[in-house]
Amino acid sequence: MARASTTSDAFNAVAEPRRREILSYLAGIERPVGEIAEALGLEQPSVSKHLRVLKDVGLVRMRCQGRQKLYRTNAEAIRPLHAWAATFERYWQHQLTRVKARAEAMARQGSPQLDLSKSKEK
Amino acid sequence: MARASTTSDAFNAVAEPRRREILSYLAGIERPVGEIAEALGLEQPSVSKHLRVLKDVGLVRMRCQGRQKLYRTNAEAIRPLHAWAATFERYWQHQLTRVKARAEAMARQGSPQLDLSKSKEK
DNA sequence: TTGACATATTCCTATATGGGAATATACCGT
DNA sequence: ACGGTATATTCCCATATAGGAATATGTCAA
Repeated sequence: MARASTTSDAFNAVAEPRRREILSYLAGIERPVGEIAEALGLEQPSVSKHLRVLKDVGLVRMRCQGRQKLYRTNAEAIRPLHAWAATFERYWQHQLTRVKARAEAMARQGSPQLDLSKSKEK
Repeated sequence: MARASTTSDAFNAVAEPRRREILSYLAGIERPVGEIAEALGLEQPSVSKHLRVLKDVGLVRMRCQGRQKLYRTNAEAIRPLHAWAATFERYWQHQLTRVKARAEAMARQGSPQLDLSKSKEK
């Protein structure tokens, strides 16, 4: 089997650097294809193709205005990605957090004195 | 040109669902290949290959212990992904937050217009 | 209608993939 | 050294890509 399609989900769509650039560029604003191409220094057909992929997975929304089509990033579709990555947050947070985590771990299986196991998230 | 290599960066490595499963499984714990394979219902060679990719981009760390090799997720390597996704946070946060953000932006520059594009980072 | 502009699609190709099967490599205890 | 266990690598292949070039589709204006 080959690699999954770029249109199979947001993870695959976003793996391409140009597509990430496009998403960043279109965050909060609405732009026609030509302007995207110019702004990012890409060929128009290339941009159209990337936008197709992004649209297929819902990462961008499109609206027609006369002869041009306006695209904008649909941030909601990026949330799953963020959520997945956030899952690992507690494993990278710096010293303070990590020390606390360790203390918890020790408390759990070590000295029953310190019971921080109920400490809260966030 | 073809698609970028899966080992070119975390984004590409993480595009593969199995690899995400492996990363989740190895978050905070250290496990030998065989156990990963069994736990996730994958073939051993397949797991080895995925681990190779993950190791190449620094998403997992490996340690030898006798005849087995113990892998664990290196959460730090997931941070860039999280950071990139977080960039769009302000565009998906719900009404209240969004309104608040706008209010802040307005207050900062005293502009009567609602111009999100100019608001600053936190 | 015709022409000009804006975008999308098609065709081509080198390159990489992930899975399965088979095999190689490394390390252990005896 | 040997057999057995734990991982890694190789080979094969159907599939998908991204970019470039060329072309098709669509829309406006006169």
